[in-house]
Formats: sequence, structure tokens, C-alpha cells
Amino acid sequence: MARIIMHVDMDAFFASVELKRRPSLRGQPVIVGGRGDPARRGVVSTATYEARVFGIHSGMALRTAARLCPDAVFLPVDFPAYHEASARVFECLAAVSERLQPVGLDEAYMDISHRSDDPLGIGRRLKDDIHTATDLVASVGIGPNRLLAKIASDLEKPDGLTRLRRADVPERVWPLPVRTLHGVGPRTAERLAGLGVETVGDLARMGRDGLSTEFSPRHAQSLSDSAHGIDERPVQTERVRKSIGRERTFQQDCRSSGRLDHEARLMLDEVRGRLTARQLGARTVTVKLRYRDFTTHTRSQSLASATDDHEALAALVRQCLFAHRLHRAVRLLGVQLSGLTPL
DNA sequence: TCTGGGGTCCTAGGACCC
DNA sequence: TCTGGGGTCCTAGGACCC
Repeated sequence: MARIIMHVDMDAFFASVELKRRPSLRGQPVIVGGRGDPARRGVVSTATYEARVFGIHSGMALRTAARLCPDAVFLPVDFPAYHEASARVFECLAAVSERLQPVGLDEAYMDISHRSDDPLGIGRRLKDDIHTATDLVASVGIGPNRLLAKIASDLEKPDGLTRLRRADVPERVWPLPVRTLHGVGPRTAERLAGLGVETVGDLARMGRDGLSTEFSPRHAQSLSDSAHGIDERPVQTERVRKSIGRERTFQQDCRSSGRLDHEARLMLDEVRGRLTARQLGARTVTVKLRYRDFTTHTRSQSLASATDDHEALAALVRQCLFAHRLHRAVRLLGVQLSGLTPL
């Protein structure tokens, strides 16, 4: 039986939640990110469509955003509020299909192959339900797989409802830039541009063999498949967490190894709290350091078996930190636990 | 002094074992 | 003394996503 996948994506989610409690800001360029202070280090999480007109997009430095749009209203991220809104959205989604894969707070894939009613009708009712429950607007994409469902949900954003069939790919997907494809980031797009590939259609014409000069066999195959709208990844209803970590960018780069040692210890305390809350032990500790020039180095140490023994983990953190031999100012410090096992 | 913080997956080399 | 492959684990780094 042919699969039918639905992708639901909330429109400007964080910013829309903020506008609900600050209606006076409607119609203005609003940027949610970091501490809401463009003078401090941080990036844009979400911007309203009024702000996007100025070229502002998520991931952009707050400072840069303030330069592009000096009149924008900057707000700090408030995860508890977004979690609450997200929970109500997911109640609506769960009513449509229990084959549900959340992607962050504001996105999900659903497998609706088992439903016999019209997929577009399901999508329309779902959008209505979400709007009634939360006063928020969602875009819905429907396709034969996750890849095309996701592209479809983006096609008519905001407030979109779009279905893409495999047969629509040449006409509707091939003209789009390669960056449209999930898994093609800035680096891959750059390498593709070097091959003269700008659009998804260019990519399809290049084929797996044309790509294999530049990419690994697996990567070439998956790029070629994506360009043809082929994607067999199932909707994954449950996933096992593989790592837990905490990282922090300093407002001013840190040169003190004593301070780093102290901060690393605090981070470990916090991460370990989440570890024990989930009744997990960890086997591997990774310490990450990022410098001013944005080079990043990691150091890992493993134990023979998973533990939640604080002193043992703290000793590993110290070893990793020492191995880095700090002699440069540190911009970011991170502590991550992996090799997670139920205790 | 442009570039957060939470993650996932892939690759590649070396160690080690059979 | 010189020579295989295959498999798995560990570590480091890179790309990507929301």
C-alpha cells in the first residue's frame, strides 16, 4: 500500500506565541532570540514575516539582525511558554495519527497511510483544530514520503496546505534551489555549485555517477534519490536518546583555566541531574572547546561501563580539559555524556 | 570584536581480534 | 619473516537540523 505522509510545521512558532501575549506588537518586525538583547552574543531563533522582509532569518547573529532592521522588537526566548503551546499542538496531532514523529517543538511527521479519508481534508481539519486550540497557524504538507511532505509544507507557507505527488517533482520541485532538500546545507550546496548544480533539477540530471566524483558513494546516492523525490525513511515514533550535553558561549572569551574547570564542573552537575532523572548511566565524556576563530576541538574519555558516579565522571572531564592544554581564549565550553545505558 | 544550544548521523584512521 | 581480509570499538571532526 502506498504511504501517505503528512508534515506539519508551525508558522514562525516562537514569535507567534510571543505575539499572542503581546498583541500590540502585531504587524511589527519581531525577533525572538538569545536573551533578547542584540548587544549580547546570541542568534535569531524565529522572526516574524515582517522582520524576514529585511533579510532576517533564524541562525543569524542578533547583532547583525539589529543592523539590518534597527526598528525590530527583540524578545528573549521563553522555552517554558513554547513547550506549553507545543503540548497543545501535539494533542491535535495525536488525534490524527498515533504514528507521529516530533521534530523539535514546532514540527512533526505523521504517517496517515491507514486513513481512508481524503488527505487534504484531514490536513484542513487539523489546521482548524490547531487554530482553535492555540490561536496559532500551521502549514501542512502531504506527500508519498517525508522528503516530499516536508517540501510541500514549505511551498505555500504561511498558512499553507499542499500536496505533492511523485509525478509533481519535475514541475514543482526541480526549479527549487538544492538547499530546499533536507540534508543539503551550506557546505554541500557550495560543493554542488562547484559542479554547476544550483537547482534540484540540476542535481537530478547529474545523477549518482556524476556526483560520485565529489561525494562518498552513500552521499551521492542519497543526493540523487532526494532529487528524484525518493525517500524510504519511515516515520519514527520512538527514538532512543544517544547523548545528553550542555554547552555555553561566554559573553567574553575566557582565558582562565580555573574558571573553565569550575564551569565544566557546573555543567557536569546539570547534565548529571538530567541523567539521573532519566535513570541513565553514561560511559563516555566529551569536552568541547571553541575558540575565537571558530575552530572547535573535542576530547573524549570512556569508562569500561556506564556509571552515574559523579566523581568518576568529573575525573574524566578534568582529564579531557587538561588534554586540551588551554593556551587560547575559549569562546565556548561544552560537556557531553554519551554511551547512555539504563541503570 | 557576525555566528546559541540542543541534538543526530557519517566518515576515517588506528587498535585489536579472529 | 611476510602476508591476507573482515569486523568492531574508540576517538576526532565535520555536516546538518530545529
